[in-house]
Amino acid sequence: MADGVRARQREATRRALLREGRRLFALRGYTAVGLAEVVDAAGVTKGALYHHFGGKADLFRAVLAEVQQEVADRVAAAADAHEDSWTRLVAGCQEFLTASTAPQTQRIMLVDGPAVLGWSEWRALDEAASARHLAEAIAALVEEGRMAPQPVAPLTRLLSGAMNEAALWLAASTEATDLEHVRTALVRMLEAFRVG
Amino acid sequence: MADGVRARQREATRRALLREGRRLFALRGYTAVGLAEVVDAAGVTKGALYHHFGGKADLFRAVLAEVQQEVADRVAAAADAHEDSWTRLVAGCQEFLTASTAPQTQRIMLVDGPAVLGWSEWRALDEAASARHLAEAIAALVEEGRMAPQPVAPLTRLLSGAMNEAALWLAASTEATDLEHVRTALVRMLEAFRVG
DNA sequence: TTTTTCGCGTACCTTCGGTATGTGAAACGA
DNA sequence: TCGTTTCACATACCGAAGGTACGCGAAAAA
Repeated sequence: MADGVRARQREATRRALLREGRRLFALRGYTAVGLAEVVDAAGVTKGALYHHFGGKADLFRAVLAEVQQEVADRVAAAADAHEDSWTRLVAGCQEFLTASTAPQTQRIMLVDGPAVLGWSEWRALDEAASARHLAEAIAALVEEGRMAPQPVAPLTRLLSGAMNEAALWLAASTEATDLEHVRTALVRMLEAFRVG
Repeated sequence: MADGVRARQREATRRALLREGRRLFALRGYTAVGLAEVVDAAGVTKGALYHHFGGKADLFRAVLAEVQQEVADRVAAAADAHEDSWTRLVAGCQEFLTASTAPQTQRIMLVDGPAVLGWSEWRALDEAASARHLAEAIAALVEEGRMAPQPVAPLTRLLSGAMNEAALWLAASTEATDLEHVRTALVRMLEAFRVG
């Protein structure tokens, strides 16, 4: 998929920018990181960056999409390890919790994402990546009659927000037991909507 | 509390900066608003701004504190209208939901806040203002034996995050029934922790 | 009335995102 | 093989925005 010296070099540059951008954005936040830093770390110049991306915000958008995809993949994998719809939901939620607690993904996904791109665009990306899985899992349970019939969107948002904030809190927490407490409370929340 | 021409003028300037800063930050977001705009709207110059505040971020901090205080006051008032601890919790949550759905407060409190000040400082301010009420309400219920004994902090974070995200979603939503659906789902979540 | 304080305006500096343009090597056609 | 075109990227430059140093004039203090 990368034949020719040119195409290969192009991809290498693009990936270097994405990698260093991601590393720096995660480490120090979007506004604190200058483009000069990113291109230096990637071993190129601003010309290369603007050749590959529309600007600083666009580079961030690409980084965010990458991070969200990784989290979504982990969540999907965790859910797919189970057959039962309810177990899939719980497993997916717990995996999301741990995946988005990692400091390399957290600031990009949960803090800078909405501020840089605006909440609505952030939400669209979030929906396309991980929140969609959550909505599908809930819809499946409602379909099966194992969850009370109700609009899926409001519940999805409540749970998504709860997990996002909990992940932020867990990352800043020092108590090792906090994760277990959050998991317990989260499962109890989910149980509230279980029927049958 | 403002005797002397000087002290009165000082307060007037400070309030003008806060007012215009808040208006513009809420309208177009922190990064999109320049200091020149704020000081022009307030009828002063940058010299005045830097005399009263440490910089752009510090002005934002003051604005955020003001917004959070207003929301906290509304929540506290809604809760205090009731005697029963459980009703107080539910009323406070619902008031928080509507108060933080208002576009004038939302972007500052929920989107730019964490990004500009960093999540931990944002969380400290949030805790001092409204999340504290939530934690106290939950603690009271646990004390009374009407809620399952459990660590208060994890549950507080889950609920706080759920409401924040729901408020963001509601503000962008067009369906009038969405608010009712969120309220229903939220109450059901709360009920999950009720005992007795 | 003299002196001091201080709230704030003015001018300037630096940094940073963004753009316009140049360049050299790879791809391509004859 | 050789001229031509393409294109990935570098260089140089620009405007705007946050921040700072300094001065002024009126109110407060002595």
